Amino acid sequence: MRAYRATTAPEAERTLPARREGVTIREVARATGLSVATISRVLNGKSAVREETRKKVLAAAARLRWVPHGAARSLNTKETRNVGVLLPDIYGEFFSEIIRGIDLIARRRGFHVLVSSSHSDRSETEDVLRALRGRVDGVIVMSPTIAARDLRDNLPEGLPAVLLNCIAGKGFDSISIDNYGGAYAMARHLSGLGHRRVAFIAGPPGNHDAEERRRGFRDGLRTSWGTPRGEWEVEGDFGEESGFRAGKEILCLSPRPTAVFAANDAMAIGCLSALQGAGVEVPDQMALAGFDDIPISRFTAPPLTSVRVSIGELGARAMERLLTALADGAGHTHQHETLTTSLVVRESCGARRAPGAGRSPRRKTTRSIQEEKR
Amino acid sequence: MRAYRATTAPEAERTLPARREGVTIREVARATGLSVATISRVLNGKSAVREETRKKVLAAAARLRWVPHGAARSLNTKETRNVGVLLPDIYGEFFSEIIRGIDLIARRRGFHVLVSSSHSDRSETEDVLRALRGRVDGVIVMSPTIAARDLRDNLPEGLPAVLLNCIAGKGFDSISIDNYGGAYAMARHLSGLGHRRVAFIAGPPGNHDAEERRRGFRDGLRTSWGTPRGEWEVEGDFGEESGFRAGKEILCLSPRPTAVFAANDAMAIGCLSALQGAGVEVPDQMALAGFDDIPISRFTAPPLTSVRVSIGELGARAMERLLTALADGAGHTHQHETLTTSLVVRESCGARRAPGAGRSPRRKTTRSIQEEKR
DNA sequence: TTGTATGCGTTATCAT
DNA sequence: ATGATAACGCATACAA
Repeated sequence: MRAYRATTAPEAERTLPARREGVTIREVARATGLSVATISRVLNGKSAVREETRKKVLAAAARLRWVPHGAARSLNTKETRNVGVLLPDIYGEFFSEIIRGIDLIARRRGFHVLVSSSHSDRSETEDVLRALRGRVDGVIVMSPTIAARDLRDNLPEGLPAVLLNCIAGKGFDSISIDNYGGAYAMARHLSGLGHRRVAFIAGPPGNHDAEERRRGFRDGLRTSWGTPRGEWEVEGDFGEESGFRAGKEILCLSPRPTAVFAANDAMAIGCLSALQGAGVEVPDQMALAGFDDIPISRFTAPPLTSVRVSIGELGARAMERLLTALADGAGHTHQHETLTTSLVVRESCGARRAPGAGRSPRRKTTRSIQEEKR
Repeated sequence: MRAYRATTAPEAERTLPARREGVTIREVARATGLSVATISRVLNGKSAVREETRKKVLAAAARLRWVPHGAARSLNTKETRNVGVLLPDIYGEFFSEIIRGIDLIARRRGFHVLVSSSHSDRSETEDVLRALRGRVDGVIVMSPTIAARDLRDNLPEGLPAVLLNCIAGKGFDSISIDNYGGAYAMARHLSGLGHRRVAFIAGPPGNHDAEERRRGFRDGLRTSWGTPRGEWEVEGDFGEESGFRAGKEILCLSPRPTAVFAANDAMAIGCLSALQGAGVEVPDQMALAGFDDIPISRFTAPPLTSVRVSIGELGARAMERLLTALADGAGHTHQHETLTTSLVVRESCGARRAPGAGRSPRRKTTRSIQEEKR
């Protein structure tokens, strides 16, 4: 493709314009009459350089529009200043918030984010994992289905990894949402409102978040009223459509539940649509609650009671954790961290009557959210 | 930090276990008794290698878990097989769909996606742009505010770029949504239903998408009824909250509009909440329509009439365009492409009466969507 | 078909 | 404070 340039003809080369491929450090050196070492020093600021030289170099670099070549630099320093982020095929809002949180911290520390999304099967995830060697300094893996040992087997040796909302495995840092606690609190809340027949719309089977929320729901109800009946759990897949179908199913149950708790807001909204389509008043004839507190939940009619999760913070903390691991090097000790949730009570569960437009939820915090410094 | 290993002690080294830093091509060469060149050849498959040798190499590579080092490879092939994606601080669903579309195509062709999100100001965008040299082979830039010339000034020389929904500038490939056409069609649709007083909730000023939608709205109404009145345009920022505020404002207008067209669905949903909070029936007392057709719009009450945009396809096409540019090299000719939209008529505009749950929209296509091969 | 040697652009280790 | 130069891990032109 590209012809090699003989280095034995420096005179000829000297008269050529800057290479199409981009200016190199050598050209800056030539332009300033300094050595490449000095240019490098100025750039990295590690070693002492005379102020005058410094300015000269900076000026020349700017003029020639030179930016150090990432790959070349990586080859030497053994660091790419890239982090990989592996995400599952996930629904809307979640995804962007996570990335936003990660990227915020990453950029602040001079890192770039390499994403890889929509991993359906495991072997695909593993391929991507392997392809990461020499491209990233660490990875954040969010796969509600992959097991820790599969991860370990496919991760390039010594590549730090942080598990996000996965099944926590030893040998890794991990960070996750208190799915269990949030669902537990919501179940208790609904019980506290007097509901004895509460239906649950579950998330996809095999999904860790989904299972934890289910557990929380069960335990919460059990604590209140004893063993919940199995038929009050309807299957869903975290999508609106599945919530809609679940809503219809629930209306056919007998005795009919008086409240529905969906494992996420998307399904709750789908369910709401089904209930309204059937002429069932929410919350008067049926209370409804979700999980995630996505932005839109404040604007449904009635506004949706939900479990608040700070997704952006989840991403940010994962990134910070990864940076710590990077800094610690071999001496790093793995930790597991759980992010707390809080109940957001709006009108859909019947605990509050519509005040104004019902848009400024009063929050009943189960545990305090760990604040993120900005 | 890391001690250098003297290459003058090969015997000593031979007995050492694999380096902590990762296996290199040399170790595979040593293990197979072949030269590094041969290893490289089987890996890249460009040059002929004896089948037997090939197998031996592959086996050794697998056993040693060797994966070529990205940076090293990039340094002499001049390609990273990474593409950069610059995204603005954008709302939820949009973001994930775009990335999904891009990543789908990228992975299929062996590329990785480097994202950078949440760019508020221009200088930040420019910094990121510059830092991309040697890290990516091309970029997809989505900045509704940056001008083409700022881009050109900060892009590493010769780095192909595709503009996504930006102000189209010459010297770049670009691809965008037919914002104007979609908004025009919606304005005509509302007019066709008999609405003579239609309010518009605008997007953020300076945002290209927003402005185009506004133009389309104006022209569509003008074509129908003559010059629309200025006060029927209310400012918003694409967020739900701003739609809510706009909804309240609109209710104070006199004479009161009979229909509202929001520049995106998030604002339409906020507006819906405001209308319902004020006891105004939708669509009977006020028709409502949005733009984007986000998944949730099918599940609002009433379901929202909107302009459908295939976001995932937008990302996919941008990526394909970039790959074409990469393949063409210097001989590439820039093109501008516009993705068509289609009207999705649901109940919020009053054109249909609630059938069932109102969930299966009949589509009136303005122009055919260009299908993407799968 | 395979091996040898060189260069990719940078940082780091020596000197000076 | 600065310069010369050897790595870094790989791909390729060239020789065999």
